[in-house]
Amino acid sequence: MPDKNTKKADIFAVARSAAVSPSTVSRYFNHPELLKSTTRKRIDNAVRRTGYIRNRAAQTIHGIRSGTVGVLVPTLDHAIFAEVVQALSDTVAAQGFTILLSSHGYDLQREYVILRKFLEHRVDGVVLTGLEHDEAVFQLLDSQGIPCTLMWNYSNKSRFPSIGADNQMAAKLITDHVLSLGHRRVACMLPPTDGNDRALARRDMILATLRAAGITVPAHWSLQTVYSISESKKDAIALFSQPDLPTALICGNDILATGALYAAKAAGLNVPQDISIVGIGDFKGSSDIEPTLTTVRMPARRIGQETGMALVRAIVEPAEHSNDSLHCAPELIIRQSSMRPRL
Amino acid sequence: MPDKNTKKADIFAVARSAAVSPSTVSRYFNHPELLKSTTRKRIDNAVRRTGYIRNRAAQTIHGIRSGTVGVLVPTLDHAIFAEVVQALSDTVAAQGFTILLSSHGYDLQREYVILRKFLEHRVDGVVLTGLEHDEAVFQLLDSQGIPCTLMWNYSNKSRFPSIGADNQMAAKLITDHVLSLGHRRVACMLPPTDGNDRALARRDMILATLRAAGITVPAHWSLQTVYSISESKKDAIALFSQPDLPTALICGNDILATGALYAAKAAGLNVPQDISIVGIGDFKGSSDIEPTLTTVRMPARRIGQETGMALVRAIVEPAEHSNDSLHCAPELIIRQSSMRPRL
DNA sequence: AATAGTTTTGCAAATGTTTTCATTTCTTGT
DNA sequence: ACAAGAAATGAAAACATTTGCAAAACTATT
Repeated sequence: MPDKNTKKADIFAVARSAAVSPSTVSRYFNHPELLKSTTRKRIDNAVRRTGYIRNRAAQTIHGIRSGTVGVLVPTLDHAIFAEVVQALSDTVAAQGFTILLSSHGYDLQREYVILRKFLEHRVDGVVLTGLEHDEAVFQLLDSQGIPCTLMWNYSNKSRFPSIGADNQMAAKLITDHVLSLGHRRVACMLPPTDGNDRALARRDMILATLRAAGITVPAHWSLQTVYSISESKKDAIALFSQPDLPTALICGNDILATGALYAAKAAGLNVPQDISIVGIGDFKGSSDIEPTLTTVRMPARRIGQETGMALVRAIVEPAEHSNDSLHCAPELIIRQSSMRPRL
Repeated sequence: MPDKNTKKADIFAVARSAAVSPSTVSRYFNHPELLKSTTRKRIDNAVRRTGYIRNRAAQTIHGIRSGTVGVLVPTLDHAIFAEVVQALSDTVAAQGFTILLSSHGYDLQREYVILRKFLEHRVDGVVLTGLEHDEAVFQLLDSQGIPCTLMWNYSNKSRFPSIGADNQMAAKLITDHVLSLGHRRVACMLPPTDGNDRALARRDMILATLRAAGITVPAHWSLQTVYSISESKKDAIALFSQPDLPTALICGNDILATGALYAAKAAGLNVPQDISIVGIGDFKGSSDIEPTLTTVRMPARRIGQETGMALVRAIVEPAEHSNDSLHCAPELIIRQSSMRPRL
């Protein structure tokens, strides 16, 4: 029904069509309770007739909230970030916000320019992934006085409120588990740590915990593998075809562990009898892969939800919620892929 | 350095600080070549000093592009959509656009309200997933005269330009493959089709192709399973524990097939000797799972990129690119999980 | 029917930019 | 040193809204 021939409808067109002033139309949207119900009805029709759609840009320049939050993740290609973004998006959407999404591909320099772009759009709040960011990013956020939540990682000394799991704790849980089973011959498959404080925290804690138990990982058992099932399968097959086999393989995340499990199958090794394989993350599928994977659960969905809630709170009531961090604790999940080493 | 005590810097503040007029500051950003290089430098400093950030909202009300595109997917929880969104986001970001992301969770009614929200934000273009949408959605798009691309599916008679793979063709490819191997005792595991034209197209074509070969799938071999490894594993285990086994299982997508492969392992069946299992999608991991999965490749990354390119083209040169659809053809990928049935 | 009080509505200024047009400033050639 | 032309800058209107304030329209009371 909207008059297609007419120019794009604005508030004036609606006003004319309803025989009221533009201010009244504005109030119809922003303070409907101030209008007489007959006027309300008249405007209602006019809006329908003209096909009018509110212009948030015009509202935003009045200092009114834009209704957007900027979300910046390393990538969506990792199922785990997709999951956390989905939960976050649903949560803020329920409160009327839409997310502006961008990814930096682990290039922390790009983060700054993306953040600037978010600010140009006058986002009401920002979510960053991980605790460590360029100093310029923090300063920009400070100077703009805009709510920001650091998602995925948790630390009680983070520069902005952080909501997520403690990656060091996760790493410690899984390493302790492996040690407690009695493994001494341990290999590691870990992702690159550039621009990735999560991976760095895990690696440091895994190695530190092993070292504290008097174990050092020899170079040929220490794999650095990018986040990819294909790569991890390949690297694990290479590892498994060496004459000297570890009794356990600790993987930096469940994707790497999945590749390692496939590699074991391909190499004819039985998991866990011949070798234990463990991950971190508890991704979808980790509980169903054969053998089911021992891992540490990182509550992605919950992190996304809590981050969304916290950010919206900080946007709506700026004063009170300056710093509500939250630790979503990681949890050891023991399944079939780990057992005591054979003698 | 930005004056924290001062109010948020606007173009006037910068102008004052650089001792020029606001118009000149505006030109500094939009037509820098018109400025004397000394003035340019002066404004440069002023911008830095004041910590000014451009306000896109204020630009947008001049009819200038907002620099955003709305992307609407069913969900990000499926790795495949995350991948396509990632590719799309990267592509449009390279051209200066940021994506406004939202998901409707297969509720096509919600699509309409999300689209309206996008339009309130004055997005420069819209991407929808799949070919079928509420009539109100199409009309709204028409009336606003805003570029829209239908992503993921392809059809030459789609209502807006569509860029994606032909799901019927994909379904035909995999079914023909199974038939050509000689299978006659075929089971199907397919996702629910409500609000999901992709799934519907696949189901219809799989069943039609089988029927054309004189095969009907008995009810107890016809599973409807939600998109989840856990569920598909469970359902497949139930199927495999019946006395009467099919020789092949066609799954509606690779996630279902993955669950089925795990189920076979858990049930002690050898794939492909005891049963062939095939999927559609060629997701990450499908080439590495043991046994590697026979499937049909849907080129997600390419679809995302092409969609991004096409939409940006349509935004920048409205006239010329009114309807450039593109078929990214699906491709049969034969791997280990399928073979002739044993006699 | 007139008054006071309340509810609705309209006017006009404000928001942060861009852009057209006019004015000023700078070059260049004589 | 001066005019003509070009280059750089500024003034003001325009964009689509919101909102404080004032005016108008109702209600209730006498």
